[in-house]
Amino acid sequence: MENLNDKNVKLANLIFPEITKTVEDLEKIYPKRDLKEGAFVTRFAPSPTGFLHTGALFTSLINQRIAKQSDGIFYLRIEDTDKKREVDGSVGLLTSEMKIFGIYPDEGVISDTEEIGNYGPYTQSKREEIYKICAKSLIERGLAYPCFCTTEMLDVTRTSQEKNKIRPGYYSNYARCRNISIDESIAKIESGEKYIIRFRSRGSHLKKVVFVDAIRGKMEIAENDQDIVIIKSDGLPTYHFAHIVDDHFMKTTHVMRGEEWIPSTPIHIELFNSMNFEVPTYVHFPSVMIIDGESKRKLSKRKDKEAAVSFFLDAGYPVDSVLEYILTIVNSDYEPWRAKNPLADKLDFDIRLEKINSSGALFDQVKLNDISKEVIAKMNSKQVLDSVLEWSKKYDIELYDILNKDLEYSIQIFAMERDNATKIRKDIFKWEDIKSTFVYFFDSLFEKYLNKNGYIFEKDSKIVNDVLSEYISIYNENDDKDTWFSNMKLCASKLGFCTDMKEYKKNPENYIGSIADFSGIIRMAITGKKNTPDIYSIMKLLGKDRVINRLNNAK
RNA sequence: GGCCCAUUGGUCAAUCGGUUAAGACGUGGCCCUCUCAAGGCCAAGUGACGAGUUCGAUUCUCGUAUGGGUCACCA
Repeated sequence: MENLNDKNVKLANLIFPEITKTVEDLEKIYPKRDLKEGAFVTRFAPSPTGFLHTGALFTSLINQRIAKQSDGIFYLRIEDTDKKREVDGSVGLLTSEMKIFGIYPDEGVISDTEEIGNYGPYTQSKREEIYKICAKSLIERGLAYPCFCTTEMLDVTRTSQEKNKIRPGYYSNYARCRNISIDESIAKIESGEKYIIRFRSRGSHLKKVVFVDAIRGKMEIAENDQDIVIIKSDGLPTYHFAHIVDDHFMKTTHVMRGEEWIPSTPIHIELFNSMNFEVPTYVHFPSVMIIDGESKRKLSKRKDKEAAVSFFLDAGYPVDSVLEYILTIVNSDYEPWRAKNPLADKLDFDIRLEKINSSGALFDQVKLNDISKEVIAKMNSKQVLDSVLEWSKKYDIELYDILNKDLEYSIQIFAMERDNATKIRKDIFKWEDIKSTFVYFFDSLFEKYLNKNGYIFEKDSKIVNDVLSEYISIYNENDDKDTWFSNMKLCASKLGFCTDMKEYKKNPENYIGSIADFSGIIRMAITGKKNTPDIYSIMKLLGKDRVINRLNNAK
């Protein structure tokens, strides 16, 4: 079948008269990369249809890390061959969101207007000539042909195949245009008939292709026998064709992509072989799943808010939290490593492909929260303040203004039970919770909060009033913590509260309440909340006037 | 439906034929304690099912079931 006869050449020239370069020319333009032995060349190749998907973050992170770990190259290619689906501005969005997560390509598209590197262009719509050179070579060798079938004709074929329970598609006898003589094709083209270019498959569905997936090991899948479209009517290639020519000429060593590509890998392998290109190593990642009622399914761009990485950014998860979470899913020995090296840079951890689990992991936001608590617990007050400031500037300007008004004060809020603390508080895992957690530190917010929620205790009850009045009379803002607490006990005991928790638990009926109840009233009066950090520290920060004020207001 | 991939507790998972089947999150309990968070200790909870290979199977093979993916001039 592979015969470079005059007729094929004539057909090829008729279809691509403007193409004069050859595959050999391309090989010279894109020479072998000068990299050390064993270096990986990887890529992330999204189509510009919107934001950065959480699964894509997963994919791009691994691609980047694997390349970096081997002193290789990681590049970003934009697969924009479907002009109908393209969304304006997505290249800019994609690259900027990747940047936020620290994923910088060494090569390729780096913003909506810039590309770097010697193996470009890295945007498929700019590579039309390259694909045509390759398609032309295929036609010359009888391995591709023009197809004149209309969409309607294809639809009819497919429906009848489905109806008769025959494997659908354009292959063997159903590949109507595959056996049209070259003379006839030429005549049709010359008469102006519309056509696209199809690959002439030589595979058999009865035979299997074998390839080794770096995660899954040996894979055996039926060979491709479909005469798939390689050049569409708009002159651009389909994914399959673009993939093999780009990854060949960009010298990709490892094609790492989602597992949804497994079924089409035989097509790719046949295509590589037909072009006499070396087949790269394939690595298929499991999909990130989400629970949907009873069952799990692939995280969906349309249905799931978690599918967009911006969801986590909006909520104020630190970038590191998301990254660390992904790393724990990618290699399950990341967590033990992290436990052993709490301060190490996460980039010091080497990802290993063969340790990636081949079944899809559920996206577990509770786990993310836990990891995020740890990440935030490692920050000092300055880092927290800076992060919150940065986040709120974009997402909560009211919070931003309040924090900014008195930075000295703001930093002390975050220093509480954090800087120099033996036990670091771990109740925050995303910045959007800051405001409601620390509402009582800001008079304007606190007032609004009280108006909405009121006090938790009964405002006019005798016991509350007694506690408050009694406490005001002994409160001294200069007390150290021990004095403060012993005074509190004194006061509580005078009113009939038990100051010993163990004793109280034994004989609760002997008291009107415990020291915990007593301090609880103070706490609620000052903060409007039942649960807060250490009330002594809060009072210290708030200062005498505000403390007295709040105690009085609560009466 | 055909084909492909997968299957260890609620979730993420370790084990490269022999273990009381790790660990983390979550859950429950206890301790600590001015509340909460944290921390410490403890507990409950797993090899989908059925065959085969083997002295021995979570591990290897084959079926079944279940879940997911894929079948375009979309990627």
